[in-house]
Amino acid sequence: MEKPPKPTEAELAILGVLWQRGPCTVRQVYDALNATKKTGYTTVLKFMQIMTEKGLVTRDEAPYAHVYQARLPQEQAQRTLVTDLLDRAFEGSMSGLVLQALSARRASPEELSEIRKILKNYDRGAK
Amino acid sequence: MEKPPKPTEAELAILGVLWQRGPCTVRQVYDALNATKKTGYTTVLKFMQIMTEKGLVTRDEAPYAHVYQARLPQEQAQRTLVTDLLDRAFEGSMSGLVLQALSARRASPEELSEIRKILKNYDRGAK
DNA sequence: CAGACTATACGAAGATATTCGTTGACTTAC
DNA sequence: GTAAGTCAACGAATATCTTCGTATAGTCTG
Repeated sequence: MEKPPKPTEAELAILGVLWQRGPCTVRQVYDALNATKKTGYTTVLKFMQIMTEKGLVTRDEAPYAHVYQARLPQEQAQRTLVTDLLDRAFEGSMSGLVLQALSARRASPEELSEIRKILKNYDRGAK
Repeated sequence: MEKPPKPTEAELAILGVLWQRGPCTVRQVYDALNATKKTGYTTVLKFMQIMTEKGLVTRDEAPYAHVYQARLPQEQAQRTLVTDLLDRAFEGSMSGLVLQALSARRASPEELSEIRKILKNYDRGAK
């Protein structure tokens, strides 16, 4: 059970639907994606087949409509992606990442207090 | 002067060198990259030519060794990349991004206090 | 059961990203 | 000035990502 590769852009969009809605058929994912971006049904199907091969999703081969599920929880995939970006663009600087994120997009007071809470709890359980 | 596109992985590695060291010739970038990852000289050259076309770098066509420079400051490119990830993988949740970044990689006390300082100053000049 | 519908599989085309060999021009050291 | 080295330009091969048409088989409605 090795770690699946970093999802591509299109694959991540599909994973997003699976995380949001739980296990889905191709059609359900197709419908969800088409709410925002027009794509063909077989395009979505093809990706989900590829993602099965790559180990990004698992497939329940239910009769007449396979049901797919993200193999990793969203948080774990997010951690992979964010550390990847951290290394590729921020030379590993966590504060640089936070600074530019907050500079690029205004955070709501709720977000900010959420982040403060994360910081407050950060050392519990560590060390 | 339109905004250059999102750099690819290989392009970002080259930009990293240019941000770190300032204007460079192809050979200087080539040497810097080969410290960590083996690539051919012409591969690097080709990328830098492509990046010139895309507007990611500018080129001073000095005689017998063009000098390249990143067109955008590092911070601006970082902002583009981080908001891109925010939208593609975190549904725009800033706190989610920070949480997973901090969960994935232990931050030093210095980084943490730096982040606290960013938060403290965050609303100055805004509103 | 026949026609309409929905599903998977397959393959291929197009787009983009990555890598590098070769060529010809220029520079420098003898 | 000639040999050895360095450079940019170009084109091509390869890999990866994205998109979709077509074929085929199963399901459902009347």
